[in-house]
Amino acid sequence: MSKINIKYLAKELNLSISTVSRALRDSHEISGETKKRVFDLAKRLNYQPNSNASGLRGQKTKMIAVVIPDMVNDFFSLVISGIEKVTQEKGYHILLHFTHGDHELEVSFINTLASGRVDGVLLSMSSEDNDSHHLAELNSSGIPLVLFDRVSECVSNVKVTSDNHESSVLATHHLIEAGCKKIAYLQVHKNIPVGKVRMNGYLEALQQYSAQKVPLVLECTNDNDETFELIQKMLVAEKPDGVFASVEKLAVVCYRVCEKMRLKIPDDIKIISFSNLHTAALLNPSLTTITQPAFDIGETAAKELFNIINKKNRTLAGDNNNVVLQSRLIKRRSTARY
Amino acid sequence: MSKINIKYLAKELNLSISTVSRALRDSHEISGETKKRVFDLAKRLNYQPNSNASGLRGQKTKMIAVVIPDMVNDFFSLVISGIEKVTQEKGYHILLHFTHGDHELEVSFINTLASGRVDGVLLSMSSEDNDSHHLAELNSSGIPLVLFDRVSECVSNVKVTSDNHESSVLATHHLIEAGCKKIAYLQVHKNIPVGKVRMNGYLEALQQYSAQKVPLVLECTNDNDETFELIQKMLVAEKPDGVFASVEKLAVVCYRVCEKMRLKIPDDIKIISFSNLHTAALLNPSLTTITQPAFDIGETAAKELFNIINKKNRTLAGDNNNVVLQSRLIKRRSTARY
DNA sequence: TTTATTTACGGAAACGTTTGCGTGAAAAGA
DNA sequence: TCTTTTCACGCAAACGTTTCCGTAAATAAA
Repeated sequence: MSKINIKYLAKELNLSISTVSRALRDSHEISGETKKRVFDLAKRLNYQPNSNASGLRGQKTKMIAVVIPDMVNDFFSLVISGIEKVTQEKGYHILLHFTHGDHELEVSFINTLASGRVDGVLLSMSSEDNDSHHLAELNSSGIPLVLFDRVSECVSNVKVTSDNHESSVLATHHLIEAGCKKIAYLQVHKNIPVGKVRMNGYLEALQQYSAQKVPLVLECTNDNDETFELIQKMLVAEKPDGVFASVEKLAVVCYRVCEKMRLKIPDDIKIISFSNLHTAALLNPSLTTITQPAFDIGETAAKELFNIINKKNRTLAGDNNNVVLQSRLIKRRSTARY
Repeated sequence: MSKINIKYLAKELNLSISTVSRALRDSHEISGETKKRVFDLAKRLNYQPNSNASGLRGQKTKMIAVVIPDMVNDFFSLVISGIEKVTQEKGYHILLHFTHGDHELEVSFINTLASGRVDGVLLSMSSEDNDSHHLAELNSSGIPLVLFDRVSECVSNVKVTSDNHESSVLATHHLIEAGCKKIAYLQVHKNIPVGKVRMNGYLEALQQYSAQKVPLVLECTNDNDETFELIQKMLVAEKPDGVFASVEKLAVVCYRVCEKMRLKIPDDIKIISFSNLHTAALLNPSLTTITQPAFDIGETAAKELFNIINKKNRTLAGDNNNVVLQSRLIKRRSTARY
């Protein structure tokens, strides 16, 4: 066992525990000479402060929790990379937790965090949104919380999102301009704000720009095989000439369905999707995407969180506590005119 | 601030602190009636034990560290998902850390961990391998360590890997069977075992199955643009008819180069790659891959770690402490015969 | 010179748990 | 009835820090 603690250093140097502690924290109360002795020995013995002890005493754990649904798509991987860039700079660590879209898991984990395990929380919510009671409780525990992407309307915390509504309008408009007369919308997460907002963008764009009077919305599930069947049935029954996938994996499944049904993309059907797939350009055909600034979202959310942790209340967000970042529409072959 | 601690519960119930603590841990020393009173109040007040305090006292943090190079490919995302499945079951949490292939970062982080921040460590090493001194130190600190994928030969810890050598031979053989007369090998990480092992597989397969007497190895870098140039120059100069990418991202870059050079895959050149890309089947053309059991690797490594943490020394590994899982060669169009 | 201030350090409490030990009362055994 | 065991609980120490306080000595101000 590693027995090199402050007490040991103190004994070794004929100093008191408090002096060593202060020296290590570079306190002005300690003479330069003493500090140097302490630093040197600490380095020589590879002293590492016990984080539980300092966390217990000082309420500073040097850790933030990142709570996300899962990591099945490239979006969250990029977000985490962005978060990590910031935590790395700040000397912080990431406590990672997946909710798997299970609201109960989210609640129980958030509750766990309220006990002071971390200095702050970054959260992208699970599917259900009606109940944000646990977030209120976390807030009242005094632990800073920043939401990103899948946010809740019920709390007033800082939120970092992307311009889902405009992007969704833009995407739908792009399909219409490409000649689509009947556009299907593949949806999942209809209960969380981001899901609603994206669909509203689709609906509005139809009303505004298209002759298509009746929207075509397909509710998909979290099970890929099931979704495959659903999409196939829909394509057979409705024969849309455009598909707007609200999340990446639906586009992937849709590609598979089209392959099976021998539908030519983009000749028979055009596809656009919200996606951070880094292979989008290499797909067959290359996939037109609305690409969220995932890395930026993570980086921004982390910075906002540290602003709160460090009590600099200057936030990038305005009074409404919202930071909205721009997505990009990247046109590729899957929506080419012919 | 959340002030609901054991002391508060004790006062509220007219019990001593120790009794409450024991009741919460379901000790046999406490009567059923008292336990119930404690449980009920704890639940009602949403009591959450302070992890720093219990970590400090009992040396149990309910956290394991996962140290990986980064998350730019699907492999590590899947590994983490596998790990998370196990930690979820065990009620553990994941402390995530990226080394970005920087050996110094790895060392300093591992050192940090030696102070008891976590109950165990899962590590996939950064590029440099000559120095595993920090691992020895971690071992001597008594914190269980399991290595996976990018392992070191210098330590005797449990290691979970996949059959890189056989897979590499198989991949090369597959290209040869597909008719390739001149196969290039795209490599990075030449300093870590997994890199060496994979290349040896390529070299051996050439000797054994091919008329190609001189291997064609291209050293790539971590910078994609640089790698793009390198590959392009190599393709122009050497005109290979087959490419074996030792890691996923090299295959992706190679696809881009071929697109730019208007080389037809698989007609002009065939490509195979180690990869966990879930869109491999949808690429243009679909990419033949050696797919590692990434999720299994994560799951297995985590299970091995918990075996050690819980002192059940029954390991899946044999005496040599190695668990080797099978990869799969998935044949797709990028290596089709014509 | 005397007094006030600063400097540099030590003592000890506190953070919230866990756990070895002690103990009175009840139950069991003699 | 008396002794022994079991039961159910309380006391207090310990984990490694941080920090409030106190205090000698050194320095500055009077």
